[in-house]
Amino acid sequence: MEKTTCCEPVCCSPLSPVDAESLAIRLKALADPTRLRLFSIVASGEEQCACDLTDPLGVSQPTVSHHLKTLTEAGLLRREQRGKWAYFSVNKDALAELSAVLDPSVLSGI
Amino acid sequence: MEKTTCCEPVCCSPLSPVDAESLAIRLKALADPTRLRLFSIVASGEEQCACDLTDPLGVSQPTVSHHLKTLTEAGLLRREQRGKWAYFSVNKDALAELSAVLDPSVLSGI
DNA sequence: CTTTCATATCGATAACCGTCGATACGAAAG
DNA sequence: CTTTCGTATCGACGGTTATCGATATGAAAG
Repeated sequence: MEKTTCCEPVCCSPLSPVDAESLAIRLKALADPTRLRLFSIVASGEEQCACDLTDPLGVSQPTVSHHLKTLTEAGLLRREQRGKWAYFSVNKDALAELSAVLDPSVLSGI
Repeated sequence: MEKTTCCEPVCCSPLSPVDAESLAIRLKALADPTRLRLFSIVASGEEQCACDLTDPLGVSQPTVSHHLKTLTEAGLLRREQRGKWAYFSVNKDALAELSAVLDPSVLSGI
């Protein structure tokens, strides 16, 4: 049976080195100002073409492509190719999982 | 009136460069395997003495001290000195804020 | 005062990362 | 086939960072 989350909430018990490594990869993917803006732009719409993401960010096309790859490999974005265009959308499950892992409401006294 | 969160959820609207920068600082503080394990150890107890954190992590004392400083400066940990010992505890509000910013449940269709 | 011990800081090193221009790839259009 | 255009990859450069040993700081103990 599949696990529905990557690991226990960070508040419950010490993370194993393996869980910490995989969680860090996903957090690292978001822990950059340019990638955060890129991600939030994609998340704000239904689906975004890569061609529309260079201008609002003010970085070069290779840089956008690089960041999109990082976010996609971390599982936070989904990529779909249509013709010569690449469309990206948010993987809500992965984001919800990340949010849940950080949720401190499981701690006593909150 | 004070804002209760640093910024809008990443799913709602494009982050401003300033908001992205400040959010990235806090995410970056957690986006390291060693710091994640360190943080989860502190979060698992009521309060942790720095002297008890070196052994379970398997890194040197200066490295632990460095990571504790990073997490504290990001607002995720609180530090209290008692005698020659330093005690650390989780700032639940900061963690809850981080969790809320990533929460995708505001998106339609979830 | 001197010693001991917990913690922080310093300086160095190696690895990692964000960014770019140049270029390759691949699909549609002419 | 050739051109055009969107995207990905490459190679390089500069800045950041995780880690360590050595050392400084500062507080309690002797």
